[in-house]
Amino acid sequence: MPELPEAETIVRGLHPILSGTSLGHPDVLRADVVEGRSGALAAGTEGRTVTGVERRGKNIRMILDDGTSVVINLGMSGRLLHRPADSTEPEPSHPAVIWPLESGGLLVYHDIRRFGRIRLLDAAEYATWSRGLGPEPLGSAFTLSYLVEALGRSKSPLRSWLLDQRRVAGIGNIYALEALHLAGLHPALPASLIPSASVRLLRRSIRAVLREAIASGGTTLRDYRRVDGGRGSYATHLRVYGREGEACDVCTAPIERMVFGQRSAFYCPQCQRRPEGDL
DNA sequence: AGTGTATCCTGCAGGC
DNA sequence: TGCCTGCAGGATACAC
Repeated sequence: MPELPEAETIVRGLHPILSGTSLGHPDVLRADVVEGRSGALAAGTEGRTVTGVERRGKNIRMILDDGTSVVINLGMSGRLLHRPADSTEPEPSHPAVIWPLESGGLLVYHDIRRFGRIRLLDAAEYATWSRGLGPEPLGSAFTLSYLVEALGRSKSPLRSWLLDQRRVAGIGNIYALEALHLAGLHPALPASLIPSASVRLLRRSIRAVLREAIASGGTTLRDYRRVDGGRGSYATHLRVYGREGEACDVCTAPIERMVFGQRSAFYCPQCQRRPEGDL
């Protein structure tokens, strides 16, 4: 998806548009993106005022004036688009849910592949759901001691470890691989075998990569768009992701690709030493 | 606990 | 041009 920086960019774009405005009756064109009955989403959001827009991991949360939350996970191809009343842009090709806004504009949840999910949660349900996610990597709970402890009791490859939302929330395949390159760690290295001196570097690398990507408005490869339809520009800064065969910016060795955990992993064989036994 | 596999879907790029 | 294969920012459920 859309990972943390993309969700953050969307939240920042949405906040000024939605805060304090009320939602109209949503048109649910693709019920399969709604968890539960789409009628419940319609009944629960129509006429409600949005009091806040936040991010949790890679999820976008609209908080409504009755304390409920609309939580949106964009899956692989989800977009949250704002169409102003006077928009002359072409109609979105794959709208899934459309909320009319007080302003006369529209909030469109758009999703080509429909792997995304929209759920309506009351305050207690939201709290339970949020507790199931790990700490925010840019937040204060993502401490060195948390990482040391959590990595230490896992044999998962580092890349898989970073993708697990229960361990840390918001990292996906792009930023996991980018952070591992920056930290000089092989994606397949078992988490508990990370040199203790590298944990601090990994933490710093994760935070640096996420902050850089947010500053660029995220990474648009195909589907991700900002609220206004614009692209994120971080693709031009990627160190390894999608760059198989290209020269590493650090050492000029050709970047390699391997597959594990069902997904491509890109890495520099020179900057990111293989786990031992695999040579 | 961890891995491999399959599934949900559509679009696009590349090979022939 | 057309067909076919493989691939994609995610999440989950299953068997082993």
